[in-house]
Amino acid sequence: MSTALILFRRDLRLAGYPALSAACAAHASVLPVYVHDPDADGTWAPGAASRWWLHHSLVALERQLRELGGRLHISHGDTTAQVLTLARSSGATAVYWSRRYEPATIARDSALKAALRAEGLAVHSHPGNLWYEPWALATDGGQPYRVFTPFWRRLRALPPPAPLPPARAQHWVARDDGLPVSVLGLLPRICWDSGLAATWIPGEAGAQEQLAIFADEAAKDYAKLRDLPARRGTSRLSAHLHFGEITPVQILDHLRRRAAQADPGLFLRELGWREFAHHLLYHFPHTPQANFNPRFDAFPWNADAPAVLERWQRGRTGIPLVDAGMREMWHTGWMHNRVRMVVASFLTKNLRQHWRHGARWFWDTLVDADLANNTLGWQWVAGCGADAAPYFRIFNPYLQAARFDRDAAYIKRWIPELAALPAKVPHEAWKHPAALAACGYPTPMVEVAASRDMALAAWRRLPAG
DNA sequence: TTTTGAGTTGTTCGA
DNA sequence: GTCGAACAACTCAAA
Repeated sequence: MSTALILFRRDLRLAGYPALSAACAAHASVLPVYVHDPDADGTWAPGAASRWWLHHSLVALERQLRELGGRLHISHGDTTAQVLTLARSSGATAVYWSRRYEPATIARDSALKAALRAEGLAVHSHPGNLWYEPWALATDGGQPYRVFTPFWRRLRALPPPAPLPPARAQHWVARDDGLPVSVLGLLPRICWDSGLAATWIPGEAGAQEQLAIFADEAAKDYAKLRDLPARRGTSRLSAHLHFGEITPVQILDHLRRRAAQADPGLFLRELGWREFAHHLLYHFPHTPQANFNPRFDAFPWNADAPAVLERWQRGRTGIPLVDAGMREMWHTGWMHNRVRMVVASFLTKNLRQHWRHGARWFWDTLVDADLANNTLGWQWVAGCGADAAPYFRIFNPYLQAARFDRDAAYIKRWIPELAALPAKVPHEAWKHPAALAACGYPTPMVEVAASRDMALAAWRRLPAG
């Protein structure tokens, strides 16, 4: 009766988990393991919001396994040392996991694989939470795609992988020498997480529920509603996807089986962007730090200005849509995608602060912080990324608000001091400094039109690529 | 090898 | 008020 370890990393689910299914098929006994090893993530250890989510997702997974008669074995420390110890003491002959694609994790996993094999253990790494492995898609020239549209055409032409049912082990090994989740110290010491708790249900069940809600309600009006930050028009699945509580393959399958609805193509495209981001990170592992387009290495960013950055971070810029977004993120760990583009454009173009400052703040405050998505998104807005927006596409935060938050419902939800004003005032904040000051709201920290022109001028000074 | 068509999400200006 | 053009060239992907 052979025993296998199954590692849970960003695969906090039981259904549609190829490595788990393989372990259960090949071994009579399966020991589910979570090793908490934030050092392995290098400079990209999870931020506070992400840790909050992780805590609750682990609790949810623990409960699921307990209901099946198993137990999630939790330990803390160096992954290789922990897994080796556990494999020896449980008599396991094999270790299973699913792949991750961040540079630091790839390095850690190859070391782990070598160490385990040196001990005579069989190691099986399986595809992770993507449609296709990053090396499975290439241009005709054999190069990774750098432009989204051809990438997307190719991806859609491939048959989607079939989803797997929930795995059932013949016997779940239930050891009693693991740590309780609470010992990992993932929850904040001071209680700032009530907004998160009121907004999210981490875990596989929460993910499935969110998907069902989206497929039933929002998906058919997705094209119309997805741009309106005051509405629940987007899937809100990003954090569930990041932690592997649900996978693109499962979402695809669910939407296909509800095909009576409007064409989900526009939403699937968003999953395509997630896929593109992960493939790019795999092929260009330097991009979390460095410009994808080296021409931008010479871009004249403004000098780092902590006070300026802090006003942006705290939602005190005086530009209502920007502040609403930053406060939504601070409060709920999430921000509507259109508003993400607006606040990012404002930081990198109007304030001309380096995109890395924004990427780092998002990393620390988003529950869905994901190295691939975060890197692509920030470089795309900043203009230096793969298939990026042309630099001259600079979002005007007032115009965006008037267009997508016409009645200012979103702005007023997150900036309650403006709730009594007519929508025209926040949408033309530069015209109403006195009315805004009377509400205790700051005057715009920059003039949008002038700072836009300065950003364009800075960009024109860049030497040709 | 060379050529050709195309490229997430915007804004502003002038007719 | 509405509409189309300009904003820049460049690089990518595929024929």
